Amino acid sequence: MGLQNISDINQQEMFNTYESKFKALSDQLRLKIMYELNQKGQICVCDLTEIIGLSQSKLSYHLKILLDVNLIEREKIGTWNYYRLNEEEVRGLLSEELCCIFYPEKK
Amino acid sequence: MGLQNISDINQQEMFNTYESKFKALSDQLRLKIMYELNQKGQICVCDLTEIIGLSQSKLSYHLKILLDVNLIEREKIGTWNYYRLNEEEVRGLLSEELCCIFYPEKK
DNA sequence: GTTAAACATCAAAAAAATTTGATTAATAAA
DNA sequence: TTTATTAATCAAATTTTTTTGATGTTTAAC
Repeated sequence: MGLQNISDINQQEMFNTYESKFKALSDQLRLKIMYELNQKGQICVCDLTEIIGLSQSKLSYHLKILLDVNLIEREKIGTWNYYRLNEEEVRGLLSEELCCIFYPEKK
Repeated sequence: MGLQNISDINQQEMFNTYESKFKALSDQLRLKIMYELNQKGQICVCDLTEIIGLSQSKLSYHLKILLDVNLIEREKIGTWNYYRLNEEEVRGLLSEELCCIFYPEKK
């Protein structure tokens, strides 16, 4: 392909960014996580393992993937880690038709 | 996890569907394909190999992935296969912010 | 300070996706 | 009807992701 100029580099970067965001969404378990976070608003890892039925380390792995691309956020309270959707980010990525599945209705 | 009823099965199916659609979008080459189809409207495989700089078999592989999840459409004319975006499908999946990158502006 | 709970991280194994080069099928042109 | 072009498909090799089980870290309770 061969990059020619600044604009090509930015384009490359853009494709990179979206690739990783869509990659994060390209897994059933992670979609289920997004769905549950949307339903419940905020959940700690220990509750999520029960809700989704995943081992702790497996869940951590998938949460990290979503966290790394900024689709979810983490808040640490004591020994608990609470996760929630990054609404703005999700809204900027997904169509309104997916509202209420993977992100909340606008208030 | 254990499916309990019809609704769980539908949910499972829903996650499956979105998984494969996002999986189709989770690759730089395929995003570039979407982008170019959006720019040019309709392109045949032979032109696309030059535009994107991919081998023919590699391109066919990636086009099939997008075609299988209904994000693009194919029209056969003689020996040429023309591909174009499935606008409705893309619009139902992606946010309006991605308009003009991966799908056309509303006329 | 010991112990327990919550959770991230790591390394090895397993599974899935992608690339590569070759073959095949279909149409069109000579 | 042979030859060339377009493009799909296939099998093997490579690369990337995911899973698994173990270990490490932090905080809180005792």
